[in-house]
Amino acid sequence: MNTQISQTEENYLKAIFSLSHSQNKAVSTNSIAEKLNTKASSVTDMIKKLSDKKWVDYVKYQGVFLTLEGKKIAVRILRKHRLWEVFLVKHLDFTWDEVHEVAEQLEHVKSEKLTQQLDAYLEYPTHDPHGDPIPDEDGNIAHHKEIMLSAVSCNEKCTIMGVKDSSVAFLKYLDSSGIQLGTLVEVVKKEAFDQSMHILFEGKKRSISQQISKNLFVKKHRQ
Amino acid sequence: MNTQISQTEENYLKAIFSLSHSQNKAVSTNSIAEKLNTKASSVTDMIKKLSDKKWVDYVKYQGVFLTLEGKKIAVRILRKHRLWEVFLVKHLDFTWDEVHEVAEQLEHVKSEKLTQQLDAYLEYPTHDPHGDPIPDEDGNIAHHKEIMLSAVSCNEKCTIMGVKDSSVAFLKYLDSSGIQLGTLVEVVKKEAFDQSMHILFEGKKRSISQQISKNLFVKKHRQ
DNA sequence: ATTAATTTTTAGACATGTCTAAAAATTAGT
DNA sequence: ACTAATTTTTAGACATGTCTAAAAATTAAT
Repeated sequence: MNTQISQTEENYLKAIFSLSHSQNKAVSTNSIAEKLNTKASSVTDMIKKLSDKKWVDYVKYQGVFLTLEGKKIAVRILRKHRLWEVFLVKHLDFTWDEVHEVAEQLEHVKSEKLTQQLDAYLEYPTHDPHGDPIPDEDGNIAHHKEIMLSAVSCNEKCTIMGVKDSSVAFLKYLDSSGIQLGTLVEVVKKEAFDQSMHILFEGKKRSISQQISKNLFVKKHRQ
Repeated sequence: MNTQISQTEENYLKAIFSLSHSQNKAVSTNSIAEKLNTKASSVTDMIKKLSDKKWVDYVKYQGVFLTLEGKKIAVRILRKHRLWEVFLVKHLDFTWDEVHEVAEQLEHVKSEKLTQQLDAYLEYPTHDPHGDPIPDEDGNIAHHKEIMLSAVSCNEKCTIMGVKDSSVAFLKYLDSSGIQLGTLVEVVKKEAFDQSMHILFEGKKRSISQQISKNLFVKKHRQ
């Protein structure tokens, strides 16, 4: 058996991690297929390989769980991905909607020293450009303590801490609206009809749909 | 036909480029196989694919030449490789014998913007940590005008400009000897018997074998 | 100019990762 | 509890890149 992990295997572990991270249920074949833009049959094949390598626990028709070792690998990749994103924005003038695609490639570069030195060079950042936490060297992840903007009540103030949806489209929308991480937002009014929200930030007033407010992590200010 | 170039294809083009760059003859199947640590039969197979894609001119039993397009691709990879090497040494504290392996991976990351921004970030370096020239954006390469240390006469002075052999072993030998790029060297004596050389640098005297002197590019000082 | 040695190619196989189509198992609906 | 719908797996195929062993072509040697 080949002892070296392939990029494909890494991508599967990463996908399974991200799908299992939210809930604590077995990850379904179909959901992995959807995430990776592939077919369920391909996923079944790969899952068997990952299971042979002891990176996932697999019961036919029941889906998979990552093993401890599998989780370790996934987190290591996530760490690299997010560190590279920071590098691209901080030093190479990339915008937050451009970094993902390139980081998807850089995350597969194998070198312990590279990751460590990059981390040090960036001065041990804790969050990537989208506000997502960067796992530390031991794989610990600070989990989002933030809530969604949609859950903030009228007249409350909060700070934008991250995005849940980090698609290019959403990020560009935010750019065009002038909303970034760290922006201080006050909720002025909520429409009962469609849950849209009137907010105030940097002196500007704006109405945002629920689709927007449900995808923004915020930290409420104590009153 | 798949339009995207694979890492393997890139490695073949790079190998052919490096083998053809010195002389202007067709590159043999065997030499490519040796360079890439693979078998001649595999090379034949791949050459056919590269030929279909118009990246090499191939005549059975006669070896290959890169086409203009093939050369362009090879030089682009070389450029990325050397830029990453500079980055690793300059910012991530890598030594010149550590960079190659990691750069071999980084060179395959596809992003025009990444390369351009990296180049700018490094302030448009002209040479990598081994003294090899970095192709510019249009693929122009400043070719070595330097000669080998072995060709320097007695009592002449010169400056170390690059290494021909950039194996880890050789680079570590140089480190332990205190020889680096930019080191000023005076040839004190040459042994007719084995072509070994007594040199003087930084006040120290040292004897080096022809295997060493033949692998060091130098620039002679005008007398 | 033949034979011998070397190089290169072909043929057939295999490993990885993917797919489609069909079968099997699970889940949902009444 | 039994269909029906959905999900998952299997079977067989294909593309990429590799290999070994044998055949074909080239080069070297006398």
